[in-house]
Amino acid sequence: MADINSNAKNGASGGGETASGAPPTGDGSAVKDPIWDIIELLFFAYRDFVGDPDEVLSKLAFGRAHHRVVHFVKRNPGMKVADLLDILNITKQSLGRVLKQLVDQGYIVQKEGAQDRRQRLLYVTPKGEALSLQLAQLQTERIKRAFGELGPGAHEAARRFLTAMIDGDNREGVLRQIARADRAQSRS
Amino acid sequence: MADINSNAKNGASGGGETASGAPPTGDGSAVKDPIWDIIELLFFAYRDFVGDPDEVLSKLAFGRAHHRVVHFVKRNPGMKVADLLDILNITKQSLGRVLKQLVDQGYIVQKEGAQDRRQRLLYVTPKGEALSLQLAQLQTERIKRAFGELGPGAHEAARRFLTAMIDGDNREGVLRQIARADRAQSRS
DNA sequence: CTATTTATGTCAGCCATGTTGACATATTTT
DNA sequence: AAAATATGTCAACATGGCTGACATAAATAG
Repeated sequence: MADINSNAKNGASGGGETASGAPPTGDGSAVKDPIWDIIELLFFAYRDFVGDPDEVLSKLAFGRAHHRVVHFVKRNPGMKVADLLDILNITKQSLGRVLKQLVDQGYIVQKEGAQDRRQRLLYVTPKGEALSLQLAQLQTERIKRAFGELGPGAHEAARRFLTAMIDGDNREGVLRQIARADRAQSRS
Repeated sequence: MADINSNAKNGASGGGETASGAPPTGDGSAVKDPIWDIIELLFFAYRDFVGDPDEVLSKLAFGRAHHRVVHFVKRNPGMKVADLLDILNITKQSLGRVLKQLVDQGYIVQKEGAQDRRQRLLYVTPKGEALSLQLAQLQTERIKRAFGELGPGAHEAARRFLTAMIDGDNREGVLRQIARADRAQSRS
C-alpha cells in the first residue's frame, strides 16, 4: 500500500522537465527525490550476478528457473512442494514444468513423506548437488571479488543492506529459511 | 518435523566441483564455500524491489519491460535507440514491441537527430516523466526505509557494494552513464 | 464410515518478453 | 555510385510466468 503518489498526477500539467516541486528537507534533498544511483546500480549488479550461471545452464538446456529450483532444494533438503512454491512465488503449473525435467534427468528426487504420505518431499541427487554448487560458486566468485575490493566488514554491510531491502513481512521468514538451511548444510 | 535429511554427497557426476573437498584457508572456510546468505538475500531483496512498481504498471497494461524503457529514457533524454539497446542488452525487435506502445500512448517521443537525420532520439513526454517518477519513488521509498534502519553511511556502503558487484568491463560505463544522467537531471 | 479437505499433478491455452533471421528504408560515409 | 549505418518490421520460436478445469491419493472431520 503506501500509495504515496501525489507526484505522478501531473500528466497534463508540467510541460517541461521541472520534476522537483518537492518540499525541502533542510539538507537540500527533497523528500521524494528518487535515489537514482542505487536504483540503477541494483539493476546492473543483479543482471551481472544472475548472468554468471547462464553459460553452464544453457549447456544443459536449462534456464534460470531450473537454477532456482535446484538451488532451493539443495539448501532445504526434504522440503515440501508447497514450501518451494511459497519461496519461489510461482504456481504449481510453472514449477511442474521445470521440476519434471529436473527429476527426469536425475537432478532431483521426490520421496513420499513419512508421516504424511501425500507429500512428495524434495531432495537433490549427487548430480543435482554438484550442479547447485557449481552455479553457487560462480556467483560466489563475483561476491568474493567485490568483498575483496571493499574493506573488511563488507560482508556484514552487504548482508544488512540487503536484509533491510526485503519486505518487512517476508524478512523474518527469509532469515529463518537461511538460518535453517545453514544448519542443514553444516550437518551434511 | 522436517527431519532435514542429511543429503547426498557429491557423486561421480561430471562437471561439478566436489562438494566438500575444498582446500582450507586457515580461517575454517573453504576457498570455494558458497556465500549462501548474500546469494539468497540478493534474490529476495531484488524480487521485492522490482515488484514495487508492478501494481501501477498493470493498471496501465504495462510490464517491467516498459518500466525499464521509460526509466532510462527519462534519465537520458535525447539518447539514441542504439544506446538504449546497449544499456538494456536486448534486441531491437524486443525493444520495438514495447517502445511502439509507449510512443503510441504518448509516454515517449522520437525526434530526428539534428546532425544525423537517421537517428530517432528518445525523449519522455511530461506523461512519461510523471510515470517514471512515480515508479522511481515507489522504489525509493523502499531504499529510504532501508537506509533509515541502517546507520549513516548506509547509502555510500550500498553504492560501493553494488558497484563492486558489476562486471569490471561494464562498471566504468555504468558509472559514466549514472553521472551523465545526474548532470542532465539537475539541468532540467 | 462417509464426506470433505489437503497435497500434488496434469492438460490446455494464454501472455510477456526474450531470441534469430531476413529484409526494407533513409541517410551518411567512402 | 557504392557501402556502411541507424532504424524499423515481419515471421517464427523459446522461456517461464499465468488461469481454469480436472484427477488422484491420503489425511481429517463429522
